[in-house]
Amino acid sequence: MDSNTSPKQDSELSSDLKQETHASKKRKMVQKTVVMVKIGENVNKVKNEGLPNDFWSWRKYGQKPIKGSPYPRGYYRCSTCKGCSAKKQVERCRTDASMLIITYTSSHNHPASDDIPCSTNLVQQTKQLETQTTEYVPSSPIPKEEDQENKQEMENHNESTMTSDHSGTNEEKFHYLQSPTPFNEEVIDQDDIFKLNNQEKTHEEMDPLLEIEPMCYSQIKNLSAPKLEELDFFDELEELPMSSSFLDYTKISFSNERIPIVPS
DNA sequence: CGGTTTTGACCAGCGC
DNA sequence: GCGCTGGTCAAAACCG
Repeated sequence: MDSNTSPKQDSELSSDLKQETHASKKRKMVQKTVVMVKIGENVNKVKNEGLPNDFWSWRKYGQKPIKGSPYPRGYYRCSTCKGCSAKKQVERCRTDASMLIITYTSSHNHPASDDIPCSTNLVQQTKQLETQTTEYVPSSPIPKEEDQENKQEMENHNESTMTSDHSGTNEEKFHYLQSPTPFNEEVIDQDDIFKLNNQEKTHEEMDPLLEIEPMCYSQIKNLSAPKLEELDFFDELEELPMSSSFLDYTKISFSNERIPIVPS
């Protein structure tokens, strides 16, 4: 939105947005991290990760029906820290309603903690990271995406099975979308997530990541007991069950740096 | 009362 | 150049 001309757009968000604006002229230069999340049946039942927010609190600022998809896409902005430009889009996979496609854009300019104030340094670091990782993302709807997703899903299913010692739980399965345009988006491999977790949890046992969550996050989760409404919430589309592994990833990636994907 | 969600409208990029 | 579509805004409603 370089639309500084727009009368409504120079309100509160202007300073924040303007920074991002010239870089993100809508569908242009945006740093995107696409994550596919499988909503398992157990997820709905256990609902262990059902919070709409991960480390950060997200505020929904829009929802749009997406052409070709029966499900709307929700637009969320990080509300943990004022001025944070982190956003995410949540939509259901058009071919598999049990899959959620979360697209993270921009980076948080603050640590993944609510009580840590925003740091200018972090902002700068983040900006640098954005500069490093910002890539051109053609927005053209690529029809093959569905196939790719399905393929990816199946592959990941297999991988999940094969690496079941890591992710054997059916609570949730994470599928990281192989972008149809591989150069333009962060593609996170499921295994990499586990690697990240392993790195993060050096002093933790290699628990089945999805069974035992990092303490900080599990605490957060425990604070909010599972609610049936949230099941409906998922049914309506919106939020996704965040896995600790993914959260670790996001925490790492947003707070420190993007971890390059190392093909295993 | 403050924060979040909902929802219609607006704006700009993109494809034809 | 035009229309379509996606992304964002902002007011009102809702919720804790």
